Amino acid sequence: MCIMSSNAELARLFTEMAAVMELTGENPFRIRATEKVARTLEDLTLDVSTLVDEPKRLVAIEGIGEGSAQRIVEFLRTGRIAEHDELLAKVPKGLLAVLGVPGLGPKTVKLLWEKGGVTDLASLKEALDSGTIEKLPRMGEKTVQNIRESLDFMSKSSSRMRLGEAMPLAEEIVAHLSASANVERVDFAGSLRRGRETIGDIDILASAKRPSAASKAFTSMGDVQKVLASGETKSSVRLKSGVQVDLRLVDDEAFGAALLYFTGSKEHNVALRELAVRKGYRLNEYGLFPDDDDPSPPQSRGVRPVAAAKEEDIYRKLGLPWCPPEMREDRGELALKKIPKLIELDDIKCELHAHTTASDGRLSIEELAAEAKRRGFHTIAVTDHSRSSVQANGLSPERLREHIEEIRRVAARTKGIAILAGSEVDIHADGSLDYDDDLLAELDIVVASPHASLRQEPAKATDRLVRAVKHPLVHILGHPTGRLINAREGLHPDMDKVIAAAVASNTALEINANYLRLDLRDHHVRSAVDAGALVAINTDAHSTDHFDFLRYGVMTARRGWLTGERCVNAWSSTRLREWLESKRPSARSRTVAAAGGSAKKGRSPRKARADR
DNA sequence: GCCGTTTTCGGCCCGACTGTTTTCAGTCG
Repeated sequence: MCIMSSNAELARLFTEMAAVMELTGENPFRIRATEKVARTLEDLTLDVSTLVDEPKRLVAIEGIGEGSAQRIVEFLRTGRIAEHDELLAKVPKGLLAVLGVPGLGPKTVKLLWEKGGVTDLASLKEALDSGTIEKLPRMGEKTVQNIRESLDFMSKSSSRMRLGEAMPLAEEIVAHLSASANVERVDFAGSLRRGRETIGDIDILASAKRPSAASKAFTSMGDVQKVLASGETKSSVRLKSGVQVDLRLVDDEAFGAALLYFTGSKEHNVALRELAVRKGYRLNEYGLFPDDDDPSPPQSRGVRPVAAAKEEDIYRKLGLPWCPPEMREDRGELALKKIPKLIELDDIKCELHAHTTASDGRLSIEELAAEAKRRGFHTIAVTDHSRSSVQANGLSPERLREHIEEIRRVAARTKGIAILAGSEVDIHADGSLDYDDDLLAELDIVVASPHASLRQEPAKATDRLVRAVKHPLVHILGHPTGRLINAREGLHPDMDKVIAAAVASNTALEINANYLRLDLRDHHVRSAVDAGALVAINTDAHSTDHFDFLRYGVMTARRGWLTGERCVNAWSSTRLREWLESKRPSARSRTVAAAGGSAKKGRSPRKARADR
């Protein structure tokens, strides 16, 4: 059985159909609609194969109409889509890769194919080497050279950059430009500001008294390898590391409009502009303008914008609340009358997944607690690896018992922060845990995580995770899929089933904030939030600097619309304790006795005496 | 192909930059 889910496979087929349609010159709106279906399928956490007999529910999904629903059902029943086969028969298979070369769009690829005999990347290279390409129309010296460099770049560069790699780089560039005396405002935008798990290129926005000087400061930065474009308002460079950085220079009065435009997502912007048109406006990167039926750009005719300086102003004029960047993906955010109060970095009050030198961490218990205290946390959980994680020096039951004693001793003499004795317990391939229940019951907190058998079939992975989540002594499901961004696929469970089990058993699902993981991923968080599940945001710290990863976990959480109310790390120590103890039978009976009533799972009966 | 408190038909976002052009097509975001 294939590891890939029906959703992912279908998304691939629709993406390919859209690409071929571009090459055959299909109606662009039809192409856009097909691309949207692909994107919708990618984001969907619901497994479409469960809807094979319910086409009406398919059509109810925004972006999927009658036609696509039929094709999806066709695929689910027969394993193929006839239209996909027909379309792909129209062009050489390798031509789709040529479409992926930066600078080459459908028109040029079509020309290269029909007039230049190019059918794939290899024949494109041959055409470049033999010089036949220069005989084609609109193929001047520069264009040919650019294609050559793009191919060269493609062969050397890897995939998109990870969030945690791009962020420090962007902050460095922002600092560099801020230091330039004539720059008024500068900020990063794009997918970085939206907190996507990977970043294609870094977008920087600036206003300056002398734009040309600012542009010069940008293109002459130390590690610029090639200036890709350099205009009045827009410049692009490629750094030696291979990252592309775009700078957009704008008037300070229009900074908000530009920030909105440059932050995206493209889909959010398109939806916003469509809304603007319906309300009698025109929206571009210079502002929101009254629509006067003149097709030329309003700002070039001296038309005054009704809003431009701040993003908030533009949203307000359109009748919308300001939308946090992480939500701007055209996934329903524009239909909201009120934006939920998303979790913020400052809301996080504890770390519930961290390692010490007992397993593979670099800090002692004291050092770990000191760092957590320095960060203003009320609680730190010591959760070293369990015995099966041999490569991480996982603890045998005997060593864990000693470790618990040691943690208790350190906790007793440490003031100002609660130190919990915990474990990150391996979830075996069958869903059983790496320690016996009597040992697990001695721990204050149990994080159960998959570490091995990460290529098992989706159905088995689902059963495995559901079993772990339902285990009465487990508090948190750690990095649920085990994926590593750009490196390892990880498990493909039916996440809706795992989430449903988590809700039923009051177990939290972790967003592992390490930028290599970010697991749960954003749309899984969204499904968890929609289902009412508890979510934890942990850094999985192995050293002090790992605590800095928290921001990436929070951004991922915000992309999934998580609020502080559903995030266990944002709770007061009292409420956290009650939840932890609700999964400790002996302790719970004490709690019940003390409270003189029933301590209902997951609820905080004494929310009033919150933070202390 | 999708969608609808203006519409079930007729719309569907907007501008900058490049390169090859004599006024614009193609690509990108």
